[in-house]
Amino acid sequence: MALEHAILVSLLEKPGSGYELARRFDRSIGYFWTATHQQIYRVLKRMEGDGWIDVREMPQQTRPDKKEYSVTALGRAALSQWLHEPIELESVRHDLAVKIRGAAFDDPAALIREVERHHQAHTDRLTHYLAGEWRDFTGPGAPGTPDAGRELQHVVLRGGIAYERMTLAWLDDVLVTLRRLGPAR
Amino acid sequence: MALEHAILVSLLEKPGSGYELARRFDRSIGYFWTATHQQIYRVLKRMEGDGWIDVREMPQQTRPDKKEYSVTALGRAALSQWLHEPIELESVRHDLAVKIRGAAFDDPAALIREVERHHQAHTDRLTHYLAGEWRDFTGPGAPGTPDAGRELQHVVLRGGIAYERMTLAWLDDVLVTLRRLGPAR
DNA sequence: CTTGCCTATGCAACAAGTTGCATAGAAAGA
DNA sequence: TCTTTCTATGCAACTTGTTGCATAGGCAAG
Repeated sequence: MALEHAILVSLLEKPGSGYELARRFDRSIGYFWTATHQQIYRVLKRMEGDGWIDVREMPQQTRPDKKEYSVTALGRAALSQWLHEPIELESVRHDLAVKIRGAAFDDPAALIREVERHHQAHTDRLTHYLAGEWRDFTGPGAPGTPDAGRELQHVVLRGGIAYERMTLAWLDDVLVTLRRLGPAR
Repeated sequence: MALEHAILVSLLEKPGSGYELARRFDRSIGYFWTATHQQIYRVLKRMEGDGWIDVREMPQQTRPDKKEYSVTALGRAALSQWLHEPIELESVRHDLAVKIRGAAFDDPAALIREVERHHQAHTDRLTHYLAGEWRDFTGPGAPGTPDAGRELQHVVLRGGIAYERMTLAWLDDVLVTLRRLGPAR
């Protein structure tokens, strides 16, 4: 439903190829929207067919040629329309929470390692977000002129940072709980 | 992938029909996993075929008959196996964040109402979670014997509460940012 | 007394997302 | 030199998830 719109936003921020989009979906956009390169290539085809984006073939010497996409006026209008429609609350799919409740029917202590693994991964993400914030927003090399786009990117990043911090605190709570329950069953 | 496992956990906590499961996915389980009744009925069929669950036809007088499902030893083993496998970090799909970044290419101020609407919805959810916590865990009518299942349900609920509080604080941040940017473009 | 809601299950068609594979040249490391 | 990694695009098959509809009796409100 909204992958198209995430791609429109990303291409408006900076035109690029499907491959480049896929990498952005592993980084900045990927903080709040995931997509594989397969999805992206397929959706780009459809968007091109709908006239939302234009392609330019970019021959490259040392690398395979790429197709650079940019948003058309029609695509911009489609994004604008979507922005004015109300959307559903984000829906969650939190495997770890299912596992935690499921641990009551198995060995709670066996989950400790898994939770620690997630804790580490979220710590890494937080570090990565904070480094990006310093580099792009709060550090000495970054600021200059404050424009709306930058401000909005920053507030979204602050959301990611808040999410990671909240998650880490919760995982600590989970670990304390699992350890208190012990290896019993 | 994990809908089966969420259903196993829910049926282990309490056997029930597809319809009842669908309602639980609007409440307790639904805090961290969403599913429609269509998905649930389809998956229940498959799980029954795989021998993970048993059915009992329950004739009812004033209501349509229902099928009550309960987990078999095989289903329990399948859950146990899944619990011991590592899982991916949860992936996010946060439409609102896409919209916020997209607002840079439209009118940021036009998003204020939408964000306020989400703020209200998350406030309602938080209130609902807190009421459930009081009723089932922290209030005077609840405690009695502390068992592992209850403890684990509680720590998951605390996660939901922390998530809602973090989200509300972030949405406040978003609103301040949008108002500062004003109706400009 | 009729309209709409609640319980209860389900099919069919469609849209979205995942997984595995394929191609292909350049660069970098073992 | 051989293997791996990176850039770059894509098909085909499969699994999930969504939407619309259908049935059907009981109950409550207007």
